Formats: sequence, C-alpha cells, structure tokens
Amino acid sequence: MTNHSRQNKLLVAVDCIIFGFDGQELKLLLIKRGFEPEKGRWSLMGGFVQPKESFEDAATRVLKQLTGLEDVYMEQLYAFSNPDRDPTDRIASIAYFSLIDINKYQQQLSDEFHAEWFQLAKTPSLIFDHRDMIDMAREKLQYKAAIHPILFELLPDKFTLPQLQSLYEGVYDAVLDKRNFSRKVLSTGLLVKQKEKEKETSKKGAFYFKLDKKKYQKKFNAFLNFIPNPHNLK
Amino acid sequence: MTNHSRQNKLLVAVDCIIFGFDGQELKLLLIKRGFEPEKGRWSLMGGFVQPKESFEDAATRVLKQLTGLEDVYMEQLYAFSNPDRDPTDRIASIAYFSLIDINKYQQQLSDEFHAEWFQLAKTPSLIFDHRDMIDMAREKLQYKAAIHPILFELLPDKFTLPQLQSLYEGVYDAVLDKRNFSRKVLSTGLLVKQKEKEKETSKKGAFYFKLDKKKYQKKFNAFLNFIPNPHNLK
DNA sequence: ACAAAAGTGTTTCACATACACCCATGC
DNA sequence: GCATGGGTGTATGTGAAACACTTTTGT
Repeated sequence: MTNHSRQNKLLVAVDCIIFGFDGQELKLLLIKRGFEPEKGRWSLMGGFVQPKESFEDAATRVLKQLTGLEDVYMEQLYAFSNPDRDPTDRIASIAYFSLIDINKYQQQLSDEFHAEWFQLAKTPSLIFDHRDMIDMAREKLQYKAAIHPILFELLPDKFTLPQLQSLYEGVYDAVLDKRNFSRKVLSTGLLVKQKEKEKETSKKGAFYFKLDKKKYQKKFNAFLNFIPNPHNLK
Repeated sequence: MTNHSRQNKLLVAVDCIIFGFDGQELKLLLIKRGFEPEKGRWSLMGGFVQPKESFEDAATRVLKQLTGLEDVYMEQLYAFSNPDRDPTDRIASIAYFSLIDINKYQQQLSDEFHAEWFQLAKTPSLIFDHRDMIDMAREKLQYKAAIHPILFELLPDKFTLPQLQSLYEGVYDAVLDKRNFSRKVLSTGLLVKQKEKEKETSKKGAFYFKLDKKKYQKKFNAFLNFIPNPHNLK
C-alpha cells in the first residue's frame, strides 16, 4: 500500500463527448482516426493525460485542439477503466462532455482530424467503448437538463423560442406543447425578449431572446425542484 | 498521440466514501492511517488500482477489505486528479461512494485500520482532498436520493417509518412533517407493513416495514418525477 | 394519570396539463 | 387570399404543503 510502485502505473486518457445544436437537431462531433490502432474508424476526440496536468486540464486542452474553443461548458462524465476496453493496451479513459455553440466552432481546425457533426441517431460505428460513453453522456444530459438550465450552453447569444423548444425536443426525443413550453421557460425569468425577429425560417418571424446571464448564474442551482421545502431547511 | 509512452503513466488510486445510518444519524466510516505519508491522520479508505483491475473492481476490493461486505450499493463519484493533491507523489484518485447497512458491517476487520464511524458534522481533519470528496459525495447523495429510492440501502431489512424519516431528515438536514412524509413514502407502494413492532424507542411501538424488493427494482428509475410527460415521448 | 412517541385526515394552493384559435407575413 | 409557422389564454386535475388531535402503553 505504501509502495508507490512503478508497475501500478497506468496510461490514462481523456475523451470528449461534444454536443452541438444546429437549430434543428442535437449533434455530436466525431473524428476519423488518422492513426493506429483503428485508423480510419470514427471515434471521440481524445488524448493522453500529461504528467503535470489534471484530467480537467487534459480535457480542456483536447477540446481546444479540436474546436478552438475555451471556456465552454464541460463536465466530467465517468471514468472508464475496464482493462480490456482498448484491446492493444491497458488504458483508462476519463470521459468529459461539453456543450458548445456550434456557430463558434472553427471548422478549419477540425479538418486536420477529419471531424464531422453527426445526428445522434445516425452516429457511425465507433472504436472501443465510445458508444457507451455517448449513451451515458446523453442520459446524463437528459438528467441534468431537466433540473438545470444547461441547454442554453448549446445556443447562440440570440435564439428564438421555437429554437429552444426544438432543442428540448431533440434532447428528450419528445414532442412538447408550445403554449405550455413557452409559459414554463418564460416563468423562470431567465429570458429577455429582444426587439428583432429571426425571419429565416418563417414568414411571420420569431422574436429573439437572450439569456439573462446574471439570473442564469444565480438560478443555476435554484432550478432544482425536488429538494424539501426550503423553509424546512435548518 | 500514438506513443503510449511510459512517462505518461500515472499512479491511480481509489477512495471509498462509506455512508451508514445508525437509526439516528447519518455517519461516515473513516480510518486512521497506519502508514506514511500522513501516518496517524484520518482519511478515507483507499488503495491503488492494480494492473488488471477496473476502477470498480479496485473500489469493491477496498470496500470489502475494510467492511467485509460485498454486493452493496456503490457508485462512482468523481475522478480527482489535481497533480498536487498528494504532496508527495502525483496520484490521481477515483472516488466511490457506498451505502451500507451499518449492522452488517464487521467491526473486527476495521480494528486493523482503526476505523471509526463519524457523524457527518463531526468529521475530523482529513488528509489531502478527502474533505472535498466527502462534501461532493454528500451533495450527490442528496441529489440522487431526491429522485431515486436509494436511501433504503442504508437500512436493515426491517425498519420503521420514524427511522426512515430520521434518515431523510439526516440526509437533507431538514425537519419533515410526519403526516406528509408517511403519505408520500407509502404512496410509492414500495413498503410492506409487518405485524411486529419495534418497541425499543417508544412505549407505543412503531410498526416495522420491509422494502418490496421487486417493486424497488422496477421502480428504481421510474421514481424520476421530472422527465416530460411519458405519453409525449416518441 | 401522565409523559412520550406513533399514527391518522382534511383543506388549501400552486403547478402541470390539455386544448384551439388568431396573427403576421411572403408568396 | 392562402399557406406557414408564431404567438397567446383558460379550465381542470393532481400533487405538495400546512395543520392538530387521538392512540397506545410504560412508568
């Protein structure tokens, strides 16, 4: 227990599950591996953890490498550690998932990795346990987005209610009633109506909204609707 | 990226946050370290991940080593990886939390580790980032127990409603109304009333209940109360 | 008979849901 | 003038919360 022996050391990688939303569909950014093993197959973007780097640092670095983005929403998903998950080497992988504004994503960087956005339902066959990672990420996203307003991280600064609703519908694979939906999201007080309309997708046009960043920060945890009644809390 | 170089390898440990409930208070099992570094200080029970072991395997092994228990509720909490978290070596730690029936715990095993149960509010100073681990575990427990009926994992086969209520009150540090509480838990259909009463803690005595294991399994996920209305799901 | 904890029911209110019509505009 | 998608209001039901008295029994 005390011998920090060399033989107990492991290779540790990070893998990034990157979600984006194009206004219609929830999407996932995958790369085509340009190196062995499994060269030519699709996978999540990943990389090895360096000696002086935390897992978060590594995931941030890897994400930036692929997308050019920093300061985006990222959350540790799970540590995958089956000794046989990579058939060639024993490599543990810490999976992170990110929510990015797909418009800020810098295409040119991705060319290097042959990256492509995939609809969730249409992802290709993936290496190792990356499919499990994605399934778990999706589940966690559903779980968390039901409680915290994280889906705004996928949207541009200005967005319309119909867009927001499509996003929720995509995440939950559900059809929602637009009257109830708009009442619910507006009742949070998190949205600020703009004067301009988005007029690409309809003749009438839909008003833009912006997120009230201050309230967003403040309400991020308050969004919880299941803890016992606040005034019973000691 | 392709060079799985030796120098990228890391020491990886697991640490176990072990919760128990004595009928009154939510408690935590800690050990007094009998080895360097930090010999003599309190810490979580942990151990290094072995070359052919998954992190889950390692945590299961470590938990059994301390408590003698297998097949208990265990969940991966988080991978802690700050390069400086252990000042002597770079060691990442994957934290797991467990919920055990404190009565099944085998005291004699723990003597070897000088283990003791602590009330959450009265935990001593701990090594490294173990305090952070515990805080996060508690938060996750609150989060999860609000949605899934996991707290039964802390109780013996037979328990009373007042005990169950104390448990919830301990986890949320809250005072609950017993009428509303009993209506709510009984409405889940998860509890089966027994004929015997527990007569230690009151003159009148409180009826024992058992968990309906089949319904528990079936309802474990159905307990969710926030997903969009089921009949809207595709 | 009294103290101590168990057990039980009703009212009120907020929120979630179901549901249908009018509006603005480009063509 | 019509087709397309945007925007709004109401009625109903369910579940959460507040609240107080009776029961049992050991001493």
